[in-house]
Amino acid sequence: MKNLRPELIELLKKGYCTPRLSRLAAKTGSKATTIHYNIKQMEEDGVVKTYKAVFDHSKIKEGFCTFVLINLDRREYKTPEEVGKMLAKYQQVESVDIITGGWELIVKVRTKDIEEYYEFSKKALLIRGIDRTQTLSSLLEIKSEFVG
Amino acid sequence: MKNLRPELIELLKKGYCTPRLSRLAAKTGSKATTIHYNIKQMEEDGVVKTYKAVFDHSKIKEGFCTFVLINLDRREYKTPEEVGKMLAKYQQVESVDIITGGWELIVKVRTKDIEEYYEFSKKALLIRGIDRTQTLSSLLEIKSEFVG
DNA sequence: TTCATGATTTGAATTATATTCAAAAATTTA
DNA sequence: TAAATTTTTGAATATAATTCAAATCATGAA
Repeated sequence: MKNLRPELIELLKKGYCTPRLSRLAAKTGSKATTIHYNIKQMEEDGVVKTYKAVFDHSKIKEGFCTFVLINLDRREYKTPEEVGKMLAKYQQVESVDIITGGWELIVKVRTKDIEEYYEFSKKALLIRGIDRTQTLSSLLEIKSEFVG
Repeated sequence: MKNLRPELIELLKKGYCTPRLSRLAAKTGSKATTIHYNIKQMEEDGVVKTYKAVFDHSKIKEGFCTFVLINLDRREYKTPEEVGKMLAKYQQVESVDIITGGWELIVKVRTKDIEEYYEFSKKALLIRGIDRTQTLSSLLEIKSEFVG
């Protein structure tokens, strides 16, 4: 008998959820078929990317969260987009943005602990194309993914 | 006939979704009742905070995204947690973290455009307790909320 | 090892919900 | 105003979630 949680968490982190039409209908005072029609429309329009679960990261081996500010090495001729897409592939990476200001990229990373973060940073951050990084560690998460 | 989208978006941004047990069962090779049992458990354990929709922000009047680094005014005797909780109340705020490094807080903000961001910053950032801020604007979102 | 206890999985039955579809209502366009 | 389009609705159907009791599996004490 295997522990199903790790697999369920990975699947639910990105999808495998669906809107509760009848609850939305009750809440908004519309009929479920009307909600259905409107939501299908939003999906067709690409307004909705996915339906997913939001976890308490401290309870799923993602207790350590950092924001990494990245400066690119201009001699390597890699665009911020190229480097960003490479970083986005890691499952530990929650978000990647190309930004204005003193850095080219900001990356939000979640790992179990500092050790796992160190391993991640060696793999992902010590690469050609990345010149300098500044890591800001989260001491307390007050709100995340719009969930307070 | 009113436009239902704004209301649906606000509700789906934080909840009103549910896992698809039968799909998870098919994917993992377990029975739906087993998935049900395991997920109920995760919910009871507080591992899952909510089930929600992830939107294409450029399509729902949240096209402008910034990361705001915040230094607190030490003379005001407000803790980072107090200031963070005040900021978390705004619906434009996606996340708030207390961090290490040269700043006390990092806040991720989503608004329709620069104008709305300016209005937000006047309300939310020009308050007693906040000394200095540095705003990093997102030029391109490569990954967000674990969704690539 | 065996037994007893608790945890997890399963199948069958039930309940709740999503989906489909055709018709009606509302809105927009010409 | 009429016609065309979009949105809402109700009824019927199809899917899926939930409940519950029984079976299986895992754990640890004797």
